[in-house]
Parts: sequence; structure tokens; C-alpha cells
Amino acid sequence: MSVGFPALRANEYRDTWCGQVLSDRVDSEVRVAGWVHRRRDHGGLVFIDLRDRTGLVQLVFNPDEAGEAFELGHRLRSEDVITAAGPVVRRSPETVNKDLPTGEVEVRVRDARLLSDAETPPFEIESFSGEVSEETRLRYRYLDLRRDRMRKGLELRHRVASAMREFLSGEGFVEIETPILTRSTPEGARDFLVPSRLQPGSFYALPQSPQLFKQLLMIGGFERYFQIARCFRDEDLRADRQPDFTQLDIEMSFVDTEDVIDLNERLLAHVLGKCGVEVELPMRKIPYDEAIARYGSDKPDLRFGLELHELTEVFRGSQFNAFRQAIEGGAVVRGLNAGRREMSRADLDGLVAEATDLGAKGLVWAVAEKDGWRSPVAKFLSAEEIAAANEQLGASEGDVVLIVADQPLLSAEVLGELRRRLGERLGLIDPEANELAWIVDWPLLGWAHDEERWDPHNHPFTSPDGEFDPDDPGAARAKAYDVVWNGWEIGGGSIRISDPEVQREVFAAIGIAEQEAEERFGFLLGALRYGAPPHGGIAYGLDRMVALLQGTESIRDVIAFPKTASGADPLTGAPAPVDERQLRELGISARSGGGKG
RNA sequence: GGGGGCGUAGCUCAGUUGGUUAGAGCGCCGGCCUGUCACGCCGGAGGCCGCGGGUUCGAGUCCCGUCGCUCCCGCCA
Repeated sequence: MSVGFPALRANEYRDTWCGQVLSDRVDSEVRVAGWVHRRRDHGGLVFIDLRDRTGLVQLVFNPDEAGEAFELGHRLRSEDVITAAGPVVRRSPETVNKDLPTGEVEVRVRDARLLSDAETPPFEIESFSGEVSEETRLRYRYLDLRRDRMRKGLELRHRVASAMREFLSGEGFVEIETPILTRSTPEGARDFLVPSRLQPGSFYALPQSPQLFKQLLMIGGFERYFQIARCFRDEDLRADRQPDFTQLDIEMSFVDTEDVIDLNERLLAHVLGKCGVEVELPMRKIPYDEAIARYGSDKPDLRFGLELHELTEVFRGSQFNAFRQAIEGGAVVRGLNAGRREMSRADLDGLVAEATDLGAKGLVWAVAEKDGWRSPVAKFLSAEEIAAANEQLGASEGDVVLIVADQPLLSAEVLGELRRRLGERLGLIDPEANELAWIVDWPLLGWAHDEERWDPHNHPFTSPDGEFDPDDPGAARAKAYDVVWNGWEIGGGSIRISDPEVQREVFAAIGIAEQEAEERFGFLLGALRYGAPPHGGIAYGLDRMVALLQGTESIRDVIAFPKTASGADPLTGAPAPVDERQLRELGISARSGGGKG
């Protein structure tokens, strides 16, 4: 499945794509153009694999047929750009190359011309001696892009984006661009700032998302908007995070949660369907609390089991002090049945170390045996406790059990992360499987322990589900929803607050004072007063979606010109110092007070 | 901000307990070769062992610092 290739209009360079020189062209004359992929020079006979975006075709330079062009055949080197013409000839049976779609034929060159003489590339385009380091690939990205893998990734990305536009246009959505130079939006991440020359001392911010603008578009009456939008966040990078990334941003009016979910399920089925992934509708919906309790994650990988079970009641009042005291202190005891496994003492101790690294106070392991547990803590546990725990965990003889007692969220997340790692290590994941689900019924706010205040789980414009009680903000649920695919969060959104009074209450609850709210979001609060329809939407991480479809862990493989982990671009050298003069013009020079720079 | 891994030829990597002239495969250059397709054969060039300092008779190897790449934690709708 690839991007379509229209019939070429003949010009002096070519009239046929390399990949289309197939058996049906035998006896016809073709002119092809491209890059010298590989040469096999036999002295009196030269074979060239010529590559363009559509594939490879073998050119044969033979002194009798090629004439003057034969000399060129000898001189050609890797990545030279040529045009060549001649008859398409069927290969004799013993010289057919079954690994090549064009391997049944070849072009007998009669005429060829060098269009561009290439220096020896720093790495082989298709190398067979190990993976080229990412830094080298990025420094010569224009060569890396010639590789099959990159071309397929970016073509896939184009197909995904096209399918999105196609579906949404058909549903009455209008694609609208929002500003790149804007005011800081409050999604929590650090902003990239752009100094203003015309207003020295003031700064634009690059948008972390078009959130506020899409709400303004709803108030502006567009009803259905989307944008494939570039977003910017100045935070540390990861394999699945770039400082600038792309999101499919959607917003719609006169809708509630179910309407948004319905539209988006059909969108996902359309887009993923175009890429060979069947999506069963309706998709699973898992409440946030259930996701945490069963999988220890708000983006669970549902391709395998190993679910978590709560054991707090089993161990309440236990003789085992660590459990009893933890429970009395508000902890929740959770267990995971890893199943019948051959695990050495070192493996199990390794898991304990991983759990403490993840922030747990400890991890108890046990191996279920005929009568009781083999475990460092077995002697502290009664037969009744062990039997009850086995019952909860569904554990039978030989099963390895892992238990964490800690604060409710921490105990779940630690075990959830161990679950994820074990699923991978134990080979429990079917690489062909695709599990999509909605995570719904999110808490509106979360308690930020280090700052001792309430923080929006999503962003501060998310609508509470039902009445918002300012006296008990922690109890509020949100009209929010995330899409999770094989353990990756690929999208998330919410119904927004369309009542200015509710918006003020939520701002107040998260510690944004009236005056500050007016300063930072006055324009939104003002807009909400002029007739805001009920509205909501969603945003998808396009890079992550394409990476998942491509089967790669790194979104850098599906971005044409990505940054390294330190936010640099080895190709252009960005970020780079700028002239003192430029800084002075912007009024931000360290020496701006002084004289000449 | 913290932790792990890596840095040796153009590329991918090996390099023993610190020991004498630094290795391989691919690529590159030259020669031979009319059916190869990761062509083959013969010959050759190519090294600031990331950078700086230290220990030592002697450092690619040990120590300290630093820079870069990478993965993770923190951070990040």
C-alpha cells in the first residue's frame, strides 16, 4: 500500500517511474531517472540498480547497445543522479530477481546522461552492517530520507493526514489555522518565547495547543473546526516527545461527551482502516478509577492480562506489621498474579529493586505452593490470609505473586508499571493485536502534593460533570475522555466550560485569583459572556499515531526533520547563537545598556 | 535537575591484566572481469582512540573533569 503514482508526462528526464517498469512494459521503450542505488561493474557489462521514490529497476550497460553511454556506466558511483533510456527486456529465467517487484525485467540502456555527480555518501543508503547512529542520520537527513524506512513512514503520515481531512470534511468540519505567535496558554508546560521587537520587553509565546482559539472559534459560530496543528512545549524530550509536534485538533458545538465520542470513533475507524487496522465499534469505555484499579495506569495496554487486584481487606489487621500499619496509614494493598513462571531469586529481587526505584516503599513477592507461600514474609502471614489472597488473585500452585502496599495511587502505578514491563519481558503481547479504548470519568482536579494545591487533571477549561461544588473540589468528575491504543495515549479531550460563572469557580478552585484570571484569560471570559454554545473536542498526537501504525517506538522516525534528545538539529545547527545586533534590536541584549556591542 | 548506557577509520563495531607497529566487516581508490543483483578476485589508502587534565617507565585501556549522543525518572493536554 503506497501513495498513488500517476502516469508521468514524458519530459526530457523521464516518462516512467522506476517501480513501474514491470513485465507489462516488455518491448516498450522507457526513460527513467533517479539515483544510483548500487552498481555491479563486470568490466564488459555494468549493472546499475536505479532508485526513485517508487522502487528499484535494473539498468544494463552493454557496450554493443549502450554505445557512448557505456563509458558513463563505468564512471557511475553511489547516489549519482542519472536519466537513462532504452527498451524493457524480459530477463532469462535464471537471471530473474524474485526479491524485486521489477525483477523479471531490466532496461537495456541505449542512452544515459549524468544529471548530478554525487560525492561518496557518509553512510550507505541501505546498509547491511548495523544501524547508522541517529545523530549521523539527522546530520545528513536528506540522505536518510532516501531510505525505504523513512520514505514509507512519511508516506504513511501523509495517508493518515489525508484520511483525517477526508473524513472531517465529509462531516462538515472546516479547517482553520490559528496563530503561531500568540499569548502564553496555561496548559502547564513551559512556553517557548519569542521577543517582540515592536514592543520591547514583551514576548509572544508559541502555542502549546490551539485550545483557546478553538473555543473562540466555537463562540465565533463555526460549530465544527479542525486543524492539523503544530504545537510547542519547552520540556525535556523523550523517544515519544519533541519540542514541536503535530496534533489533530478538533472542536465542535452543541455536543456532549457521547456526541464527541461517537464522531471520533467513526473518525478512528476511518483513518486506521485506511492504514489496515480494523477498529471494532463501539470501542471499550473504561472509567478512570477502573483503569487505575485493574491496570495501574490511565493508559493501560489492554493486549494482555496480568490485572491488579486489591488485597487491602485481606490484610487489614494482619500480623505482618508492614501491611497492617500501612493500611492503618491509608495505604492500599494491591497484588498482581504474574502466573506460573520460572523466576530465580535474582529475578525476584530485581523486581523488588525496580519497585523501589519506582517509588514504592517495597515489594513483596510470593510463589504459591501446595500449602502456603514461598516468600520472605510467609512466616508473618496466616494460612487464612494466604488463602484469601490466593482467592482474590486467582493464584494456584506455581504462580508468582507481587504485592505492593502504599498510598492508593502509588501502589497502583508501581504495580501497573511492573505489569507493563512483565507483559513485554514475558512475551505476553501479541504484536499483531490492536486494543483501543476510551478512558472516561476522569477526576476534574488532582492534588499537587509538592505545591499543596488543586491542579486540573486535563486543563482548566474542562467542564465538570454535573454541579461543581467549590467546597469539595476533589470529588468533581470531568467531562473528559482519552483514547488509548496499545498502552499509548493517542488523544484526549473534553467538553469545555461554556458558562463564565463555572469557569470562574474552577479558576478559583485551582488558585487562580479573580484578578489573575481576568489578566490572563479575560478575553476568554469575555467571549463566554457573549453567547457560548455548549462545545467540546479532542486532540490527537499525530506523530504518535503514525509511529504506532509504522510499528516504531520513536516518533523521530515519522518526522522529516526532528530534534535530538537535547533539542538540537544536527543538520541546521539549531539552536544557534545570534548576533549581538539582533539581540539589541529585540531589547534583550545582556549588553543592551552599554554602548557598542 | 537526577540516574544508566555509549563515544576507536567515512559507516557499524572488536580491542584481553596498562605493554612495543591500532584491528575486522562494509564503504572508498586502483587493477582484472559479459549475467550480476549485499557480484567476485587481487592490491591500496584511510586513525587527535570525543576533548582537557592526572596517575604511570608506559594509557584506547585506570582516575578526575568536560562535551556530545541515547534511554529512563523528574517535568510534560
